[in-house]
Formats: sequence, C-alpha cells, structure tokens
Amino acid sequence: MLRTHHCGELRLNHLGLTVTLSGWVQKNRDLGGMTFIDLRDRYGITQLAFNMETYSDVCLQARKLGREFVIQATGKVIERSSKNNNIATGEVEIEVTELKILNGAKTPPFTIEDETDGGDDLRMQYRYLDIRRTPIRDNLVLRHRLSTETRKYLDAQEFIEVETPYLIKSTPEGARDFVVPSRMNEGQFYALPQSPQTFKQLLMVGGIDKYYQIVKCFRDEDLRADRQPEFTQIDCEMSFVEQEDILNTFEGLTRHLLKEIKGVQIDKFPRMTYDDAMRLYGSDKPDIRFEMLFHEMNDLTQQNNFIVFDSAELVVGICATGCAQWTRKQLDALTDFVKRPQIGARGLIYCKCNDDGTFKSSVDKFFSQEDLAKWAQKMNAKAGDLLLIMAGETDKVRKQMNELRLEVAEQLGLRNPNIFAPLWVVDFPLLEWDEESERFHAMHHPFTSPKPDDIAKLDTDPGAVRANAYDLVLNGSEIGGGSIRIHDKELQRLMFNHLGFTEEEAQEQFGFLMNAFEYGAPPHGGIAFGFDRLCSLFGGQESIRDFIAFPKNNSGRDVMIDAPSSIDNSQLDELNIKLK
RNA sequence: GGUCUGGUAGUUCAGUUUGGUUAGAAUACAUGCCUGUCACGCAUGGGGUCGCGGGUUCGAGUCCCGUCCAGACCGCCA
Repeated sequence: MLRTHHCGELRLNHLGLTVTLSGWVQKNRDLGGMTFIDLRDRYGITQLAFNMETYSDVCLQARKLGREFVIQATGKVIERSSKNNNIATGEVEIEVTELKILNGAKTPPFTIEDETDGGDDLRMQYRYLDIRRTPIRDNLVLRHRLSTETRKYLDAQEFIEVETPYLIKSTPEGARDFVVPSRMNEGQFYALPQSPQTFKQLLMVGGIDKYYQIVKCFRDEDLRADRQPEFTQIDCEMSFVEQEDILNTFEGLTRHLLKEIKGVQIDKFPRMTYDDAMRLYGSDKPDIRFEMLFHEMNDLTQQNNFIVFDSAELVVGICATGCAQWTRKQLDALTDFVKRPQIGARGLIYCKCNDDGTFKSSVDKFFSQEDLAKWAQKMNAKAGDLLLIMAGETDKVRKQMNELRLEVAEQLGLRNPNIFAPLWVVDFPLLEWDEESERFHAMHHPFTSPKPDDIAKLDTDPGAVRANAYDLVLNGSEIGGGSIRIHDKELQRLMFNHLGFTEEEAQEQFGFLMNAFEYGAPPHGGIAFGFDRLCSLFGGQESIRDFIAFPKNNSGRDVMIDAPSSIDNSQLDELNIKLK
C-alpha cells in the first residue's frame, strides 16, 4: 500500500498509529542532528521528523531529499514537542522509520508556494507545477463545487443534462467560428459551436422541456483577462415559460450557489430596465454594490456661456461621497484617467462641496456659488462631497462616466469582492445599429423574440423595439444572459428579413430550425451563464485564467503544449488543404 | 488592427532618467556546521548572450530604429 492516510488528516487522536504517507517534499530543514521534512499532497502538509540518534540511516537518506521529490514514508504518529498552529496537522508529526524515494525531481523553475516567485509566463509553461500550489488547486476545487451545486439544483428542478455536438455548421453571424476541416467531405468544414443555441431550441421542439448542459463553447476572437477562446457555459432552456418563470428559476440557482458556496443569503434580486441602466449607470451591467448614480445636469448647466456644456448633448455628473478633500494631484490623475485613449473623454469638471458651505469648482469663472449650490442639491450632495461632471455625446459620455464611476469606487474601496450584489437587467433592445455594415444586428441573437407590443415598430422604428431579453449581472459583471425565443416560423422569417438575410440565406443557414418550427414548437426560452466568470467572481479575482486548469495566453496560445502549431504535409494532403 | 507597460542570475526585481570601474539585491541552488525546526540559523561558493537584430558613439544594460515575446486595455466578442 502506497499510503494509509493523506497529508491533511492526522491529528492528536492518531497518536501511536503506524502510518504510511506519500507525497511531495515541500521543504527540507536539516538541523544537523535532526531533519524535518514537510510532506505535501492535495489535502495538506504533514511534518516528517528524522533523528540521527534513533534512525541514523533514514535520517541520512532524508537529508538528501530535494524539493518536489516524490516519497513514501512510514512511521509512528507522535505529538510534537513544539507545535505549529498554522497548519491543520501542526500538533503531530511522523517519526519516520522507513523512507522510499518514489521519484526524484529537478529543482522546479519556480517555488511551489502560495506566494510563488514565478511569473505568469513561466507558471503557464509549467502549469502542472503551478497546479500543485494551493491557490490554484483551491480555485479548481471551487470550480468543481460550483458545477456540482449547479447540477444538484437543476436536477432537483427536473432539468436533464443533454450533450449537443461540437462539430456543427458555421454561420457568419456573430463571433468568428473556429473551423475544422472534414476529411471525408472534401472542401467542407465543420465549425465549433459558439453556443449550443439552436440545438437547445431543437431539444425544446423535441419535448425535452427543461434542458441544461455545462458545456464548452468556442469563439475565435481576441482574448482578455476574462475571455478565453474556449470557455464554459451553464446552458439552459425551458418550454412553456414566460420571462418571469426563467428569472425566478435562475435567480433560484444563483441564490443556491451564493448560499452553498459563499454562505451568503440574498433575498432580493432587483430588476432594472436596460434604459434605466444606461441612464443611471451608463452601462448595461451596472455594479450596484454602491450607489453613485448618474445625474443629468443639462437644465442646470447649459446657457451659461460655458461652451463645453452648451455644446454637449448630455451633461452628466456623479457625487463622490466624502471626497471633497481630494487633492489637485488626485483630481488631475482622474482627469488623465478619463482622457486616456481607451476612454477618450475630453476632460473632467469637478466641484468640491466644502465643509463651510462654499463650493470650489474648476469652472468658477462660469458658475456662481448659487449655481453650484443648485448642482449639489440636484445631486444630493452634502458638505464634504465631490461632484464630478462630464459632457458630450450621450452614448459616449455615459460610457466614459461609467468608467469614471468604477474607478472612483475602486479608489474608495467600494468594489469589495466579498459583497455580492446581483441585478437583472431587462427589456434589452432587440436590434442594434452597426455602423460598419450599415444595418441592424440582433443585440442578443436572431432567435430572440420582440416584445409583442413593439412588433409593429419593426418597420417604422427598428431601434426602439424591445426584446424579451435579460441579463443577470453580478458585481458589474454579466454572468448570464438569455431571452424568450421565437417559436413561430413566420415571426422568425420576419426577423431574418429585418436582419438583412435573404430568404435563401435564412433557409440555407437556419432552415433546419424553421422547418422544426413547423412541427409544433412549444413557447420556450432560456439563459446561459458564463461559468468561468462565475468562478472568478466567487473566487474574488478579476482574471478567469486561474480558474481554468490549462488556459490559453493573451495570443490564444497554450505555451505548455505549444499549440497551435503547424501540421505536416501528409495531414494537409489528406484534408485537401493547401497553404498560401 | 490599435494604445500602453514590461523583458537584466534558476526565479522575482533594482540599475536605464543624466551612456563611463569588475552589472547588484533578495530568493532559489551547491558545500560545510548545527538536536525542535516550521520563512530554521550561520559560513562559503557557483550562477549573466542585460529578449533578438541593426544603428549612433572612443565607449551602449542605458540613446535611436526595427523585431520577437509577455501582460492590461480599445476595436472585436450575434
């Protein structure tokens, strides 16, 4: 037997027991007459003790053990004469009588410790060593628990998990597809799914009623800290439901996960329309852990000969509570922040609400104390608060102010990862104007149903048509999104038509779905959660990479296995592919 | 496609602003000493293509141009 116990379980009540442990050498402390070795496995660390007086052969052997050697040690569990409260097994140690090296190890390129000295690049190249570290292992355990609890909850709600194919058909809508050549069908290609969207709808036509799948999806787009080319969704669909049913069911899932994994009880999931979210937060995924709402200030700021305000479509401000004492340097840094090309604001106007009731603004030349007092009143500011104001084109300035709001909140420590504030954003627009192709695109996807009241506007004012679409936002991150789908063939045809598909294109790309709708498709809708992002939020981190066992780097490469890579000519020949 | 930051010992970094002696620190590693360590301690030692290529200069880790790699972001992600 290679081990009788693991390295995290021995306690005082095991005293006297002869045990065998196996694991990795975390650290070797050679004190001369004595040697201590920290033996590590997935479950913890147990100290092995070696004494020159009692078992000199074994002790001499132990002295030579290097980091990350794989060893097996047998001995008696004894109480430590000096205990270590920092580890769970710190009251006992093993008096080793037999020691066997199961495998040697080169010195690792970085230290296998919680605070490693290794950089990202190196850690990714030796990811199998990185995974030995507790923080990474904990993340993978968290991910496992989240998927387990998700399955428990959905199973209890009578959802069934159905696998859908990975080799499917490419469609030009949406993100770029990863493409797989077909050897047996010369010149033809599969695509990897961006999501199982059409298949889950076909499962509804198939009468599967409540479907879910924890499933890999693939998008060939540029990466970010929270975006990988292959990622995992909790994909769900239900039949005979309205929006309300979906929101309730998946609010339940989120509540369950927060309670089971984080021990957080959230009773209310507030709801906000897309229009309100944009107006009050400048974002379709507002972080509502803190207030700092937008205040539209056009009425109080325009026609005052201040050209920046007078020429603006929107003047909008936020109130940073208690920040009136911020220095010129801090305010200049904020101004630089919004003027960075990524944000692109022209400038930032501030007004300090001093403790003595006076106001100090960067536009004192144009506005009197009375004017500024009105601003403060409108923005519910008190003495000691700081007003931050930007002006410009409505869409742009909202976006810029959203960035500023998040930055200020960050500086004020209001983005606490241990606080969870979920929010439903509802009534998304159905269509979105795309400047590049000069046509409307589906904001969600082309299977999303319009609000019945708005269908008439499809011809007259397409941009104003609202959809039965919703996002679940958690702490300013979109963690899920879905919609009530179209189940009527004629309406689906109409949608494709409005999205600029010809009859033939629609038939060629989505004929299978429209045909299915002719055979009794039930009303249905669903949602998909970004599982990696959910994991990182629950783990309190910005990047999803350390919640994925083997992630890709910034350029979509796996630096450990060195993929992607070229393939040899015989493979290309077989696939009938010629490279340029 | 674009913006920004970084690349110096096995590793993490300092040094680059203002070019000039033998490129440093910590940690890791090796050797020796040490019987209660747990960030063990002490002593000694080895370890460098300053990402790569070109240029300026008497002289380049340092300045200039190009390029590669990594990270963050914008575009993109129905």
